[in-house]
Amino acid sequence: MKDPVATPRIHDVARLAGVSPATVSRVLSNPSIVSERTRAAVEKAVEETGYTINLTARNLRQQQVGAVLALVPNLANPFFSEILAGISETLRAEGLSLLVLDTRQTDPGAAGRGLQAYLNRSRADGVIVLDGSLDRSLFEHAACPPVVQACEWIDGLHGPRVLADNQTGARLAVEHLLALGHRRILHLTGPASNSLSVSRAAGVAEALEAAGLPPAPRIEGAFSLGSGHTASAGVLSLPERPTAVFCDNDEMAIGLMAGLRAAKIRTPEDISIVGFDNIEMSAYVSVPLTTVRQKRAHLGRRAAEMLLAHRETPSPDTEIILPVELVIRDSTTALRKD
Amino acid sequence: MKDPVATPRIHDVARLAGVSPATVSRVLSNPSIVSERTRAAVEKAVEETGYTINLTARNLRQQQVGAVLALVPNLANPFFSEILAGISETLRAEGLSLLVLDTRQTDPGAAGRGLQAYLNRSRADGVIVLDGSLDRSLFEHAACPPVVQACEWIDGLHGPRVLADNQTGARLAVEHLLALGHRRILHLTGPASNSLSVSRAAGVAEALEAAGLPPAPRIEGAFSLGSGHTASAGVLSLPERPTAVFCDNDEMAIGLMAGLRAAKIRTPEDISIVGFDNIEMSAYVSVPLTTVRQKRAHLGRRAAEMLLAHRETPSPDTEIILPVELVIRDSTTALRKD
DNA sequence: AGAGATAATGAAACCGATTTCATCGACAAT
DNA sequence: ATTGTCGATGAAATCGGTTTCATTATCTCT
Repeated sequence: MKDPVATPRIHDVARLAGVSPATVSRVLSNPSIVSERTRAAVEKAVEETGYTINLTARNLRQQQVGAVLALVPNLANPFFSEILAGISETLRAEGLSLLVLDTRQTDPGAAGRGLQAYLNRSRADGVIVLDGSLDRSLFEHAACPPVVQACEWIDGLHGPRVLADNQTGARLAVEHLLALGHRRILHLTGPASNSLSVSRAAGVAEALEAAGLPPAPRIEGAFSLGSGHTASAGVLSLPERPTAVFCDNDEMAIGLMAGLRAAKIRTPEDISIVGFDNIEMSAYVSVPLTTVRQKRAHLGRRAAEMLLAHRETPSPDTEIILPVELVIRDSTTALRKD
Repeated sequence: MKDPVATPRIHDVARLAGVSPATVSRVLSNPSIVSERTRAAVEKAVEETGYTINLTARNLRQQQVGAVLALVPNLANPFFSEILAGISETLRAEGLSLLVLDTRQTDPGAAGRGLQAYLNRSRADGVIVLDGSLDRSLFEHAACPPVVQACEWIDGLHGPRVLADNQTGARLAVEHLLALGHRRILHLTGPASNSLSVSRAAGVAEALEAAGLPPAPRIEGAFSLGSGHTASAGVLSLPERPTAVFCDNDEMAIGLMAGLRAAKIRTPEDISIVGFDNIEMSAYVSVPLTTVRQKRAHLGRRAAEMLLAHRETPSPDTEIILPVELVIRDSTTALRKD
């Protein structure tokens, strides 16, 4: 006794239309090579049966997966999810699915093992890596599908990259502070090994050097609200209190402002603060944040486009640098003379 | 001339181990039915060849996809991405992949068509819907895989659900305001048709009724910072200005606070504000927000678990209601007598 | 009219695993 | 000694499409 409402197969459509399964397949994937008459007949049969293709079967034959994997350090962070939205948009237009994996999910030891299983040509046709802290060896084996790095990058790992112009962004931020008269500028960084922190530090150094100033002191944070908050204690305990702080992202900047406020230090009157990223919230906090805007959704789209291009013709280590822009709001002001 | 480094197939492993492909398959998926000796030989051969299974082939034979699709209204919204993180965690433990689709991506007309293509048994083994604004007809056809609704829900759509206790949360929030002496309480809602807004409105009504008060006036927002900001004008133009506002989420609450601040209305001295969700930012804004905490990652995990259970034995319309909790911070205070 | 090119189509091989079914040998029970 | 049971294994069918290759019909050109 067989299921009376089994979903139809290509064979069923073929029989109804009076053609072979091969012809039905052709109508579905390359209609131009089928005669007008049969095409119409097949389309009618598809309609009547309510046939939908079985993608697994197609993918098996075509040696593909129909999906791209995005590796995100922290799914719960809006910064990354907006990039994801951009990736998703581009992939969807190509009929590809977006697979998402949070790289921080399992404990550090198990993380590699678990990831390895996903970095396989049978899991995804390509990978977009948003986590610069992963080990390059994860991606350097035959079974790993093509990789594109976006936003952050992994030292020594080859392949295309899409990055924001972090160095210029940091330089613009610091130049802005210098123009306002600030000289004692602190840099609140992400984790020292993070590729973003490194290139932003270069931008900071560039601006200070050009002004003939010594390198900026640093406090290391973790890109989180909490770490920005914690850093406020460090800022205040410095022998020479800085008059301005450049933060490697907006969340730390907001956390820092909260910490300073609790210590009765006002922004921007007592300390000017600049962030990076221009997250939506930055415009709505009590002192709207001066920051560096980067277009996250656009970055995601470009990354997806690169991956698609890279699959067709494996390109060399092309690197796209997307422009950034300083957004001046209320958290920075001219240094008070006293 | 064939590729000298073609990835090994199960056949290659079998030959090296001196057994049949069937036996290799058994070692990989059900080792207990293979003798100790052969199992060791096969495992050694797998090791030597670096064999990794082709999931597409397995999935075709096993009539599954190995992936679950999450339908999110807005990927860029941290509220949803934290639920996603929970879903991802549970799925990963089961070896399943997480597919993500942003339902707001395409224009409204095309949205249905585009979605339909993804709501197919050959795309995913199951679907977790986080968007209550979708039409139930999308899910009510034979080709659609099992559906679990999480967080929001779709009117009239059957199947398991995981929800936060929205009504109780709203009631607790309003009871808190009532206890502080507030009587003119406004409800800043999400879109009127949204299922969350509806059940939270019920909680608001419940609390007011119990206190013998008339229903609260409402302003409709869109769960966004911007809509909260905009709502401030509406709040201030009311003939009788409210002394407290209950907002359907934290982002609107924060947006509202920003708007009120710009109009020189202080929180909580002039107006008390309560939010919902307890997003991380709420603790760091200049006036830390009183809000209703719901455990988003946990909600995601439960949804994934339900889906897995539901696949095995299609359960009736079970509904899980997760507890919520009032978090009192600084944005609410006792009504000033004057 | 005949040769050659072209278009449309179907039969069958193929993608790479899993799973059914049959076989074989070892061992226990009668 | 014979039969039955059980465990381990391999041959072959299977999942549901796509694609190659061969065949036939149609058309063009000399």
